[in-house]
Amino acid sequence: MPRDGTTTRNKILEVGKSLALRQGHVATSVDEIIEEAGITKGTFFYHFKSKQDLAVALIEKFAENDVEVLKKNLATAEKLSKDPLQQLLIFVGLIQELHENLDDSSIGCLFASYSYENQLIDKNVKTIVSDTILEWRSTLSDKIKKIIKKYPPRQKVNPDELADMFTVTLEGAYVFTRLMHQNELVNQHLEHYKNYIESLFNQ
Amino acid sequence: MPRDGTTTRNKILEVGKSLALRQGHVATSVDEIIEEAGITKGTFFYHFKSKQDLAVALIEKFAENDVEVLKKNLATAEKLSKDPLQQLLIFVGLIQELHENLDDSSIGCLFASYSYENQLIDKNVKTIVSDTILEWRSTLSDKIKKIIKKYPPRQKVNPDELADMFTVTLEGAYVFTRLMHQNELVNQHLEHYKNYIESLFNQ
DNA sequence: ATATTTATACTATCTAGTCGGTATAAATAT
DNA sequence: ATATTTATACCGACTAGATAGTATAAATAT
Repeated sequence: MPRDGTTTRNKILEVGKSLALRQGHVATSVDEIIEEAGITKGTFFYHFKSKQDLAVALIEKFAENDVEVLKKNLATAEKLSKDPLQQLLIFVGLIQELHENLDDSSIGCLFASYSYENQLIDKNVKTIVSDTILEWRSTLSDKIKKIIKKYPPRQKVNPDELADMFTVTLEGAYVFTRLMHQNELVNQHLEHYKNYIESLFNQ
Repeated sequence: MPRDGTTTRNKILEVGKSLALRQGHVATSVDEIIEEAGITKGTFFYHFKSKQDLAVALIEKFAENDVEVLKKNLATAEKLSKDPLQQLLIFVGLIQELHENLDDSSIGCLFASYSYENQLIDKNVKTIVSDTILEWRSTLSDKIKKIIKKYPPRQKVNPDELADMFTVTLEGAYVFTRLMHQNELVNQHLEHYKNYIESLFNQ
């Protein structure tokens, strides 16, 4: 048996993600990646047959983790309260906690990065991205439908739109943070999201 | 009398912006730009001493136009109503109109693009970007302060945050649209912004 | 007359990707 | 036990093409 290559592969993924978020995947050369990862060119191309191959792997990993975060924190919120409205508010609160101690160099979304630098590479990647976002939409939308049933709002409320609004707020706050380097802003605007939700459903 | 080169210069700026929004500035080669602009290499470097020089010019132009849009539409809104709350709602409505018939290839923010692909190039560009965003913040914040005076809200309202929230919503909706190719989404979420503002100030 | 543009050729550097070869360590044969 | 094979992991020099930018001389429009 040879020695284990997964640590090297993971190191490449880690460095690749970090650099992609900092300066974009296109603007990052393989030479930069291998230098920061402390490996050589041969090793890089042993693990990934092309730079694009790495890009796809990064998106796949990012998407997986993204859905995990959704599921895990929603499950936690559901344990902490039986009320669907409280569950949603707690869920957003948990996401806020995740952003508490991040330095602004690591704040950002790989999806957004790819969308602005390369128009999402290829069809395969497009599908992964939209599937992930639709997962967020449908999961949060289901919760919002339960809230609507329990707390009938005065005005009509579209659960899909309200679910998307969470993602929109996050993406917008990420961009804003990257532009202004004020990372407390993410939680600030998630707070407004919670506030809006509450205002829609309290009678 | 020499002949006028401004039309060529503008053509380069136009093509450069379009390509930067579609695929990012880093991923766009000078050869692509000159081909789409229908000029030669010599002409490009006659007008811009480097590719980065073009990038800075694009940001400058984008920033100028951005502030113009703010000022012009707020002035229009102020003519259409004397009430500060109505003025803000009308203003957002006017911005929505601007997004009515855009195909999603042209939707996006050059600031966001630069921030994700290159960490904002240099200090000069950083200043232009943050000045522009602070201009939006302070302008909208002033309006919101007047609203607060006229319609004292039950809960405390931070005018700067609420002003930023407009930008956050726009940036987030841009990213979402680029990821999902649903450009009606921009106006959808600006609608929720208006809705939130109204809910904060109606008694 | 002169700023602008074309056309073409050229350079230096960067970049993704290749390739021959080495290292490691377990498995297997003797 | 020890030599040999096998599969995986890794190295680093090399290549071919792309890229930003330069050079230059002639053409063109005002």
